[in-house]
This record gives sequence, C-alpha cells and structure tokens, in this order.
Amino acid sequence: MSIQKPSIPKGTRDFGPEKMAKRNYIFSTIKEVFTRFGFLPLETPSMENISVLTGKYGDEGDQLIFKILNSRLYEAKNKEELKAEFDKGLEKNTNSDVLTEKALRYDLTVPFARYVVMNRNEITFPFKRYQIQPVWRADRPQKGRYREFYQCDADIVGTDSLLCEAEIVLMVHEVFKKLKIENFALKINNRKILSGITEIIGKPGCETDFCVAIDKLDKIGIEGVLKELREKDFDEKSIELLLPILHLQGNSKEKLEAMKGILKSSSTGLKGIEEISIVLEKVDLLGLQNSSLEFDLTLARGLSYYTGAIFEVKAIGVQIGSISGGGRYDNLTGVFGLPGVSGVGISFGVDRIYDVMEELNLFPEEHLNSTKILLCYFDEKGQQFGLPLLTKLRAECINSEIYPDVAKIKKQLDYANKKQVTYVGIIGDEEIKTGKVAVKNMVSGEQESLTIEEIITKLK
RNA sequence: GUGGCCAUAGUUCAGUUGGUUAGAACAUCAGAUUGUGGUUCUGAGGGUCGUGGGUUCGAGUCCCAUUGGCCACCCCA
Repeated sequence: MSIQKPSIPKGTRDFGPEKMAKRNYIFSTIKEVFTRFGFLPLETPSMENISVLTGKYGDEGDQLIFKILNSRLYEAKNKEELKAEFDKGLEKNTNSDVLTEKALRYDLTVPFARYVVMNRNEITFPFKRYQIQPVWRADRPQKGRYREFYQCDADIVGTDSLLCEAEIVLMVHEVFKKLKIENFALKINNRKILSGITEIIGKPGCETDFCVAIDKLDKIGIEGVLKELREKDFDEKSIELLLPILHLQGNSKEKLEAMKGILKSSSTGLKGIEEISIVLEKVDLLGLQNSSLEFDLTLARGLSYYTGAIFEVKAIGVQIGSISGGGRYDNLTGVFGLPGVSGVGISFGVDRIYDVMEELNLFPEEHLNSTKILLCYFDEKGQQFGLPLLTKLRAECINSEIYPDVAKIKKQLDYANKKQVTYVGIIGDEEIKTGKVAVKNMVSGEQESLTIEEIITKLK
C-alpha cells in the first residue's frame, strides 16, 4: 500500500488540547447556567432513522441531511431494485429505505421531539432538558460554517406558558454575561406577527418567501428586500402596504404599539403582539438589568417548525452569523403522533461563540494550563524517590506529573515550559538526602527547598 | 446548487521574461551547557512544488483537466 497523506473530511476539524480547554470552558459555562435554570441533560444517538428527520427542515434543509448508506448492500437479494432506487436518487433527491435508512442528526430539536413522543409516559411535564452534542450538515463550509458542529440546546416542552420564553431570555443573558460577551443583541419576534403581516398586505400563505426576504433587511436594505419580494410575485399594492411596516422606528414598546394598530384586522397578528408584550412584561418582573432584548419584526429565521416566538442572538462587532437562536414550536411532536405538546427552546452555537471569543480575546488564561507541578530528576534513584511523592500530590487533588524518561534537566524544564506548567520539583542526590524537593516557580524563577507537606500546602 | 480567489518544507510565505543543485523565517531534533528552562550561537533533518495530462531543448513558473482549501451568494449555528 502506498503512503497516503492524512486528511480529514471537508468542513470538519480536530480540536487540540489548547482548543479543547477553551471549548470546555464554553461548554461548562453553558451547562452550569442550564442546570441553574432547572434543565436536565439528555443525549440521543448520532444517527436517527431517516424518516424521523426528513420533512422537518424544509426543502433546503432536507438536502443538507447527511445520509448513511446501508451496510452489506452487496449481500442484498434484489440487486435490480437497488439499482433502480439508486438511479431514481440520481434523478432527484429521494430517500429509499433499501439504500439508506439512517442519517446523521441535523439538529437537536427534532431528535428531542422524537424522544419526548417515545417516552411520553415516563416524562413529567413540563419537561426541561438540555442537550449538548454535535450535529451534521452537508453544507458547503465557509466562515463560521462547518459540516460538523456542536449545538447546546435547552428546551421546555409540555407548556405554552410565555414565562418559558421570558426565562430563556434571562438564560441567554446569563450565559453571555458569564462568557464576557457583553455586547450582543437578542432579537425577538413572533411568527404570528409575520403571518399577520402577510394577511394585511394581501399575501396570506406566502410566509416562507416573505420571511426569507425580510430576514435580510439589515444586510441588503429596504430596496433589496423589495426587489426580492417583487421577484417572488409580490405585487405593488402589497409592497405599498408593507413599506410603513419596514420603516417602523422606535424602541420595542413603541414598535409593538404601532404594530397593534397596523395589525388590527388580523387576529393572528394581534395574538403575536400580545404574546411578545407578555414576554417583555415577565422579563421585567424577573428583574433583568441592562437588557439586550429587542423586538425586531424583520427577524424571521428559516426553520419551518417555529410557530410562536423566535429568538436570535448576534454578537456586535464581529462579522459572523448568529451565535444563538431558537423559538416556540407548537406542534413538533404532532408528526410523531403526539399533538398538543407545545415547546420552546434555545440553541447556542458553540463553534461560532468560540470564534467570537477568540476574535475578541475573551478566554481567561488560567483555564489553559492544567498541570500544576512537574517532577524532574537526574537518574533512576530520583525517579524512585519521586513516584511516591507524585501519588501523594495526586491524592491531594493537585494536578501533577513526572517526566517519564531519564533525560537532561534542560529537556525536562523545556517540557514544563512548553506545557505552561507553573511549578517544577527537581529531585537530585541532595534532595533525596534531605527529603526536600527543590521547587521552582517557572514564571518568577524563584526556587526553594520544601518537604512534600510544604509543597502540598503551597500548591493547594 | 451558483460565482470569485488560492495551492511550494510541520507552519507562514519568497521564488525575476520559463533556465541548470527550489530558498527564508518560525517550528522540530542535536550540540555549545555532566544540577536548572524561556535568550543567544552552531549544526542537522525535512519537498515527487496538490494530482494528472499538455506546450517546450527545458515547467514551481505557461495551458487544460481534476482534487482540496478559503471567501461570497443561497441557506444557516
């Protein structure tokens, strides 16, 4: 076999020790906040039966699902059928159970819905779960966009209380405050308002086209949105009715007031307004200070299963897509045979949060080095002397290691230096005789002779 | 799915109108230094110039194809 250059698939990444330390810092922060808000952990398999996933993310989303080829196809009895199904798949994007019956999960919400339905009798509702796992999308990678990435979801199902939305708002603030990402915008809107607008402008049922276009407002401007709408067969009368909505100014409360007037003939739209108002009220009652929450009626979001509130978080001052998003979905479990379970959730995009924090230099230093002391020695005798000490240090929960080879002291110190180990304990004949180890601080260069008990006190 | 840019050592990059043995910095390893690191100095290893074809006396350099990477659009975390 010829030597091959090693590589990893497009859009995937390795995470070395340094990156993992930073990633774990984000994960543990988010986990801590989730737990504090009463969410419990859940994990689901990387792969789902393909029928669980398809049809949940819209046409565009379905195409991005990674499918898993059935194994042992070569043993199949009816090869003709296989070939026919494969040819059909080449013609258009179809799924065939004989070729592929599993797929990698595309997000965490749909597998969660599947879990809820399957375990409906064991679950106590309202059910609050969090889930931190990778998801896969057969997208073309680019900045802030990967084919394998992590989502951190927290969802509440089994209640339609708007207090849940408010709690999510609080939780988002808490997470980003802890991560020191102070400058962010949490935008909130409601799908019912968007539906209401399509009713008002005489284009009911065209929500998808409308949402896709209006979502780009801050990117392509009003003219761009109008151009796109015209291309989607929105007539001039509709556009004329839409214009005052697009030009709406003011803070969240003022915009809500104005929309109340505009949507007065749409009961759906008014319902949306009322919902957001209640959320804002609850957020106030929960005592949120310095809120980054903002009502933005141009926020649309792609996923087709949202029915009520929608959220999106963007970091201000960093050119990257949204770092968090979510919303309420009234009937996600309906397709799995369990109607009437409303849920609302939020998803944090760790990979993008990582990129943002890297760009803004927000990672704290102390999380990067994990070994506190490295024991160094000159010969076999030194190692023998060091091993019991090492065990004592570890028994005291002090992260410690010993250099595995008899090597030059320079090399051992070099190793400590590169791993950013703060202390080294040097063991030579002198130390063995007195029972004290020469402990050197690698940052300051100071060195002192200490007994093992003194070392433990010093490093604890 | 559409479009643009790029590909040379482990990494970041030089490489002249096409010319003989493809360079530098950093990184790695070793030595200067037999009980003390980061600095310095010396040396060493490391390349089928992404891959395949073509033009040419001659290709890292020009042309075509292909693969991979980055970026924008679509969409999205």
